Amino acid sequence: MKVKYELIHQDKTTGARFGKAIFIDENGNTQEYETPMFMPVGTQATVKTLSPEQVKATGAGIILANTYHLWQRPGEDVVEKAGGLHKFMNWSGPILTDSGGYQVFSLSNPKGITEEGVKFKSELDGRELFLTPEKSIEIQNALGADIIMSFDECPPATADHQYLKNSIERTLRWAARGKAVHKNENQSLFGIVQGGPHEDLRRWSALETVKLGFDGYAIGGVANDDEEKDDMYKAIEYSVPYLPEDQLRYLMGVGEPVDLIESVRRGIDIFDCVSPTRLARHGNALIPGLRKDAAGNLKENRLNLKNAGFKEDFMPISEDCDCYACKNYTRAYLNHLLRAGEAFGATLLSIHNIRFLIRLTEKMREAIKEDRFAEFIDEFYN
RNA sequence: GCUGGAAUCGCGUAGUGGCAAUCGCAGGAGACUGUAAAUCUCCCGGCUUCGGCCUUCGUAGGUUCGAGUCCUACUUCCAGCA
Repeated sequence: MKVKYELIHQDKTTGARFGKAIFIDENGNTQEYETPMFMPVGTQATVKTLSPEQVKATGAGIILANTYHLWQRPGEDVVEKAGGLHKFMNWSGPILTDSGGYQVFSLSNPKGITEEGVKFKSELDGRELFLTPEKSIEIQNALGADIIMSFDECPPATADHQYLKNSIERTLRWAARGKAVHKNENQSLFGIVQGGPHEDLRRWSALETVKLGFDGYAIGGVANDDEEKDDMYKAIEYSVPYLPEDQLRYLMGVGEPVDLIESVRRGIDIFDCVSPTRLARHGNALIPGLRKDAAGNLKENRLNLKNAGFKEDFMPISEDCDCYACKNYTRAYLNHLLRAGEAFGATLLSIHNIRFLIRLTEKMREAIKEDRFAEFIDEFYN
């Protein structure tokens, strides 16, 4: 399916966007999803520990999968023979594949990045792999997701201005090369803006990427390792003004509640993040409220349900949550499952955490529609 | 009863004459933002001013400059034989 964006309403004081992502298949059938929207991540063609029915029940629309991982295993040819990603993983909603750009950051080293492409050392068997922008798009064409991403370099937060400048130039050339080989008419291809926290670089990257012409735009290179929150917000502020109003704006990899709100405030429509599912597997449940981390940053509030204090706590995870886990199970039961290493604990917490973020986007949408997003933000911080 | 073996942190283990406390589990806590992550880090005998100090290898003796380690007796457990 190809995606189109429809801007329905902008919050009067903040400019936050309420809209629709409309997916249209080759027969003209459509699926519509309201934005702002949070997209759960299913790197290996599965949202870890959840069935598609369970993912659907959280209210999720689009989900992610990853080019790099599926290329290595089982191989894009296998997915293609299976009838494409949707059939392979039994997900009828939209799918977005990341290009492998993030793996340039997490799995390669700077020496492995050349004009031609990126050298990886496989995390599975140690063998050397080489991914190019063309190869990434070809793999994504074969996988058959609805939204596919340009192959970009995702530089670390520590990268300096000069490094970023060279990196962006290369990423722009990669974007053009990828676009040139993009064959699948039934997929939307998104470009990715980079530039760290620098105003000049973000503007330039955004303008040049838009000039190339994509079906939607992402802001990348944020929320990496020790990036300051302010730098993330700057990256958004410096990029968004140059992105087309009538196309989706995707902030890559962001999923802390504070960051969702701060980026919607700045004009972002969609997000993805591994955090709800990873936190779940590590025993943490997102709950309303905020806390300060060791560095003094405002972070999501959460319960570590493995902790001894929940052993005989027969309350739901969160009293005002409407998810399956909260409606049917107690903290004590979760504590037991997590201590016993039972997979169902991770499943229940994943359901809860994803639902938590999706409900946050639902509340944001309501607030934007009613022009009270600024008040909503005030309430969120109090 | 006899013969052999064993006894080290809550549990299981390493250590075989030279700074006891290795590793795993259990336990306590923390980290995690386009998933090398159901992973990783820290703590886990007692005190501590965080630099250290003290205790401790079933029990009691012995040999030795020095014993968890060798010897003797005892206790408990395991296996085999009666």
